[in-house]
Amino acid sequence: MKLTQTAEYALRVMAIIASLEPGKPVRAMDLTDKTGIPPHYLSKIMRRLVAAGLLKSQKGRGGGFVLARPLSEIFFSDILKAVNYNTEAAVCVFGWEECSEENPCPLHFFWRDVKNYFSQWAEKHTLKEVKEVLPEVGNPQV
Amino acid sequence: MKLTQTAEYALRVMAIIASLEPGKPVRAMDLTDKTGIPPHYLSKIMRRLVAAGLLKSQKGRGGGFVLARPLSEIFFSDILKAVNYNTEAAVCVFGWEECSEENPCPLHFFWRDVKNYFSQWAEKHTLKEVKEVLPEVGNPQV
DNA sequence: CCAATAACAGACTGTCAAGTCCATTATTTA
DNA sequence: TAAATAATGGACTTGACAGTCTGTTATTGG
Repeated sequence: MKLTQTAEYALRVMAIIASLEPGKPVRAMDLTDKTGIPPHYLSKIMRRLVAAGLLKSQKGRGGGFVLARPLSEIFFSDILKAVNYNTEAAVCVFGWEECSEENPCPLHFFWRDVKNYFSQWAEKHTLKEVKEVLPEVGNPQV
Repeated sequence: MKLTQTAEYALRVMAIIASLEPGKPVRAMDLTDKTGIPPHYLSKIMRRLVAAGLLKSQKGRGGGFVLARPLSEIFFSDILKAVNYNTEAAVCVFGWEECSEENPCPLHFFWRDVKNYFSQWAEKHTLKEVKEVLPEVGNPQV
């Protein structure tokens, strides 16, 4: 069970931003330190998150990234979609064009369950919840 | 939500074998036709499934592959492990070495749920169930 | 015993995600 | 308005997975 590296990075960085003082711009450089994501690659991911409307960016001194909307309105699925990670439950393990409840591939009913769980998971949780859990979190190791 | 291509292929091919007459060897060539997996690549995957003890192989005329043990004893997790797909719920989204209930990363409790669901799913279902569902399945399209 | 069959083995190539790098643009402050 | 700061943009490189190819080994039937 794994995400793509990029999807994982996107979740990481958004979770970190959620934990910071709201409204205060964070620099990409600082996010690199906190997440361990390679700086230039992080930069690319940030652009995608901005393009997806999840973050706003501000150039120049004192600039950085801030959330574009309230924590409660940013779902994991939004973040995954921003980096093109498919949260939809559409793809067939057998590669069938038309795989459905009526015309299921041999693994349809099994795979459907996992896919559904995943997409519902992504569409249920928001960054607000992540922030709420945070005070209980210990110090991240370097 | 996706598997690696190789993991997907492995599930496919085992599901197909489960649906065939038990004990009668299937040739890789026929499996290629039924699954759409590129022949030479399928050959590699078959070797891994044999090496993992899920299949037995027989060379020469009349040879092919047969299941090495009863359908009810082949779990999805066995198949995924055979092609090195991690079904364990150990990996941390934040890349922390020590991420646990006691020292959780910001996404630990969220990610844990999906990971657990997935590994439990893989450890719960067997090829026997796949075969039982099969009669209800319509004709696979070419 | 020879020819056909079918799995085994692994080197090689292609492709795409991941990661690097460098130049450009926008903003702020001194 | 110059210098410093920070995001933007995209070309380029790397590496791992996917896929191809060519041969070898084992088994069976005639």
